[in-house]
Amino acid sequence: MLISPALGGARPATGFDLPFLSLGRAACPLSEHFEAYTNLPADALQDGQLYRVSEGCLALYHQLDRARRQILDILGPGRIVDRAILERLRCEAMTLAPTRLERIDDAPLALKILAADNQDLMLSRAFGHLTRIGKQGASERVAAALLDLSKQFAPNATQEASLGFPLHLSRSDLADWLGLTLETVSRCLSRFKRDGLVAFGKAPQMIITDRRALQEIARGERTVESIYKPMGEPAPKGLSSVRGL
Amino acid sequence: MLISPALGGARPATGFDLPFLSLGRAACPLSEHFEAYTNLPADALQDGQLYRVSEGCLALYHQLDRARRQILDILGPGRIVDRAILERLRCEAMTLAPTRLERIDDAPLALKILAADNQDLMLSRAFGHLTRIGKQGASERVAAALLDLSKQFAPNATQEASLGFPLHLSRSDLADWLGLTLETVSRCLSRFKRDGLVAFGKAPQMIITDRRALQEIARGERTVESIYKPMGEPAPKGLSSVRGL
DNA sequence: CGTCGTATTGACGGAGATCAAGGGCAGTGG
DNA sequence: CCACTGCCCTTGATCTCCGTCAATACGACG
Repeated sequence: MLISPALGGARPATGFDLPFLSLGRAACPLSEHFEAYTNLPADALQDGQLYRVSEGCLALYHQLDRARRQILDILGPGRIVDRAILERLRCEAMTLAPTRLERIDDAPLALKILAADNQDLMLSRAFGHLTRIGKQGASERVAAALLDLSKQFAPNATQEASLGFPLHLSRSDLADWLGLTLETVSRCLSRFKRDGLVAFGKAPQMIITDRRALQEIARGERTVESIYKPMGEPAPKGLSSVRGL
Repeated sequence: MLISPALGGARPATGFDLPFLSLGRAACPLSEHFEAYTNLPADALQDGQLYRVSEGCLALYHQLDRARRQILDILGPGRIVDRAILERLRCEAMTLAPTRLERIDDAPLALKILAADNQDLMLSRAFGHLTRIGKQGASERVAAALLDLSKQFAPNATQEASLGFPLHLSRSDLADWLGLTLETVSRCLSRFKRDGLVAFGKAPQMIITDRRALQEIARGERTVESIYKPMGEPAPKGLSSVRGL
């Protein structure tokens, strides 16, 4: 009774490989739209009401001081927020893209279950992230982040080799999420690109061209050459950019 | 409505406020006792039953490989666990001291609220820890850990200058919790001791002698001299050890 | 007293932070 | 159309904190 099927059973293995909320409830006409990079104050959300991110991207974060923030989680389409999360956990929320929140209407009991499952999901992800930040190196973190984001934002998560998705996070956002610096994230991504694991599409588009390799890196099964040392050949194969998707 | 006082900082007693009919374990055990350093498998906990740590210390962790684990949270007296946490979050639990778990019996509704509040607490702590590990240096993490543990394990949390509590975690445990190494933790503690912020009591006893300074360090308001550089004078004041409590 | 596990301390190297200098691109205005 | 500006990204050079390896000390226990 406590384990709802809504929380699909993806094996987290070590972290970010996270379970997913795939809920396909009836679309609710009531939804609110927010510009990119707007702060979402707790009182923008009605108390006791659940909201689903139907498009866009939401970041939950702790702001330490003027210059330091820790992004706690990234919510893509399908993820759920409510006021309680923002208030009780004393974190803030900001859109990283034009974002739409749908009110979720359902029977009270179903809502309770949904809320509980969501709590579970959040906690599960937080623990996974904790493990990653506590124990893993920069390349592993970046690889895992890309995989997580691809699952959250890829329109259709096929297992194809090449998979594009909108990367709404800037290098700086990624850094704040992963406990790294902007420069380190950039170096990791550059190396992945040079090694043919990813390609940068147009606009916010990021393309994963070798998912398996990224998975191995994320799991620490594959060592990445130091991202600092050499910056030699551009890449074996001459595709620096792949169109579409 | 969701925030129940039972979870507040206060230590919810140690089992005496329950009916005293501690009959045989087999029939209806009101509490279960575990040795130190025993793994607590999920099926040791009855599904749907909440347990309160009434004495001892429980660590939740992810085991990555043979040699690497990340401790996710430390549960002291008053904290709550249930099977769902262990199962759904795919983490393991280990006692770090002789530990007693009490079954919590209450009306179904009250239990639900308690469980929800506990989820909140766990998530809140996970986010806090995440922020700490992602953004702060070794000294800040160790200082924060000591303060957290003192709150969880100090028998009476007065605001007195000197406060002793049982440190059930080894240096290695602390390291696994804080995303550091055993050696770094040891160096931080040694420096705190030499600077008169803490003292090591007997056995597992740790004494905080300057809580305010630790708080400042934990918040990053106070810079700590490199824990690696000098190991000169033993300490200004010649008390390397303070007797109990 | 020897042994074993934990803690301390030192010496050294490296992953990532920090500082700094461009490079690409969109928006704006001449 | 082009210069200008601002922002993000990339890349390089250097620094530093912490991890790693290693030697020793400290207790507990038989």
